[in-house]
Amino acid sequence: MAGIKDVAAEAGLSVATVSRVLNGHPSVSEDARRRVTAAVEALGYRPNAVARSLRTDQTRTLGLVISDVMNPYFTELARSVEEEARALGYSVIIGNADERPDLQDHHVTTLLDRRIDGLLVSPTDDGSPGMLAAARAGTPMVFVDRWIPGVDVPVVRSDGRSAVRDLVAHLHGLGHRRLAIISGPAATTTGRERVEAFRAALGAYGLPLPDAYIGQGDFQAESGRRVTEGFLELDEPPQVVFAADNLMALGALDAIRARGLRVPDDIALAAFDDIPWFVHTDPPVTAIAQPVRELGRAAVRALVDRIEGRPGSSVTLPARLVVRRSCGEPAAVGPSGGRGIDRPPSPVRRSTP
Amino acid sequence: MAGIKDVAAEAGLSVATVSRVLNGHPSVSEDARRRVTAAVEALGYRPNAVARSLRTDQTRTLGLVISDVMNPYFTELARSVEEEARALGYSVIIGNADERPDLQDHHVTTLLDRRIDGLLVSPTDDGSPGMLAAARAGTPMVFVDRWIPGVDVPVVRSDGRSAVRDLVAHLHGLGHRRLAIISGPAATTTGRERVEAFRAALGAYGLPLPDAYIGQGDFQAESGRRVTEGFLELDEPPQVVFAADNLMALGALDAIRARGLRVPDDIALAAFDDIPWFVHTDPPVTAIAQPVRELGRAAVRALVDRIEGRPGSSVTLPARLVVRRSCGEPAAVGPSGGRGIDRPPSPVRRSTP
DNA sequence: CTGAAAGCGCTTACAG
DNA sequence: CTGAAAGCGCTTACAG
Repeated sequence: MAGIKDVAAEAGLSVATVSRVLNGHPSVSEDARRRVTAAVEALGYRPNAVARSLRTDQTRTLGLVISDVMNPYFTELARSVEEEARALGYSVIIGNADERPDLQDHHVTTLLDRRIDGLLVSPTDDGSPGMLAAARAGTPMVFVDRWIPGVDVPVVRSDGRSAVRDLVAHLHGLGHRRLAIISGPAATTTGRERVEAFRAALGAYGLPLPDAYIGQGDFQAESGRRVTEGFLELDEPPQVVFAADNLMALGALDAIRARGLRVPDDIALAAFDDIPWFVHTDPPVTAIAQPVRELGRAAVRALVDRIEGRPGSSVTLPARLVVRRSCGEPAAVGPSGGRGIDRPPSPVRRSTP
Repeated sequence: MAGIKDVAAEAGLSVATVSRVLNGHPSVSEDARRRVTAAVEALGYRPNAVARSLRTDQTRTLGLVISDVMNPYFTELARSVEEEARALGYSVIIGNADERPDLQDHHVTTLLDRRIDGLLVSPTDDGSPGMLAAARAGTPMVFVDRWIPGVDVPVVRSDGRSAVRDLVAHLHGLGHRRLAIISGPAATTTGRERVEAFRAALGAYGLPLPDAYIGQGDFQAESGRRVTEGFLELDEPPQVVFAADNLMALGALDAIRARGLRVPDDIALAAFDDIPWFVHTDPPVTAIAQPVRELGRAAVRALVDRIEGRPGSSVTLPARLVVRRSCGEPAAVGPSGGRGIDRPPSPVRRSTP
């Protein structure tokens, strides 16, 4: 593979001059510029990014460590992050933690070893050793979706509290009184927050959230299945199951189906995080939709701000309820409707004609 | 950040010796090893992978350029690739082409600039300039899922022909005679092959595949919607729509629903590529499942073989039909059943309890 | 077993 | 505007 020396030789100039034209340095003669360009073309030369990074101490690369790529929410987040990063001239390397702190640390370490310019993380828990070390290491960092209390890093996330209130209003209006939640890991901000938002919203209606109705999940399908089975075996099973993410909702559907029960007739189901498939499930699933694209964009901007020496601030965007039929009532037809919810219950994003 | 010199100073040894213990070189005294280890520990030293790569001319990194990350098939492929790569001591950088040749070339170029050790590609088409150049460039390369005819690179993919025959047998047995397909891009091997397999299978039953029943899609949901609308407006609409991937099946469901029609009563639907959600759609969707995990693993192994100087061979794995209810018949209950298909029509993978 | 030195492919003050 | 030279942080023959 041709190197900068070959180009210099071909152009009859020094490597310094070649480097200057390659980097758009102003003080280069028009003639030199032409000869270098021709030589580059002739040799099919491409600068070695590794050498350049070593010299300049920047890789123009962002690391993104997410809890689970297979979760459509994170897939979309990753996509949005890459798009915005590319627009700003950065590449991104994704590390999939699979909800495992050890794997997360593995990726963080690898990324740091590669000297990425900044790190975007949706932490698996409240602070694995590697994560904490990274935060201290001084590499610019931003949390997305989940964050670690006590670590001084900007957070880009969405606030689901008002959407959860809307959901509970919807459920209460349908006559449901025994509501259960499949939570995410307790060591996770989103795991705790969603339970707390749900509890608070229930409280406003004088409804309790007994421990038996809080199932400990881990944001993966299998846990949704397991927890739902537990709920169904209760002497007084809940009338509604609210899954704190879409994968656990998938698991819940599996469990309900395995029992030969029907949604919403036998039990209602709602989920945090909306996905296109929820329009076509049986029945269509009522869900809380986050503004994923915007979150990804905002996270990248905050991170790049930090990298380039600007402040880089936290962002919180609201989530919103999307009413469908899984809680007992056909979605209202027409532009408005729904129960006590001041937004049209129309499906989200590209999921519906 | 501490460098190797700092470690050497701390340990009272030369950087050469430090490097040797870091790389597990045999001829190092036990004493030196201990002192270096202690110094590394004390300083929290981590080798700079950029410098190491420049020197050794290897990055221990694989590039994976896939056509569309948002497609669950590719998401799972990516995950499997990363797992196997990690097991073999490699990292992977994913580039999402979004079915756009220009974006694909952008990623290929970026990856090559970073001097990745090998490239795994599912090409968007039959050869964009960047892709062809990469194949010529000499970087070890392997195609996954899709490939480019005429380019001499190992191919790891799955053969859907027998599964498509099973599908047509199933459809024919249900009395369907007018079968249509939403194809992938014609510039794509999987785009062409699936149509050809379908046509051949229909031929065995004396059924034609008229041009009007071949809709040109691009593997994305929107095209599935558009093509299906076209089918539904035909004077004689098809009785079955076979979507060549899961996203176009999603689009087809959207279009059918928008028309107020029902699956399978008004029109049957089948899809290539199975996903967990197909178990819970209304109705559950009959699909052809590829052994994705195995494909990812095999692709990485073939690539690493090439990188490390071993042959590295092509692999073709069979796909299989998973019968559900979207074509007109309830899935048979019990361990066996189905029509003329010698495999149990049980749902796939982790999607069912 | 250990160290001094060269060199990987670039960029960038420093002179001219 | 241009070039010679130093140096980014490592690894690895080459001597000893």
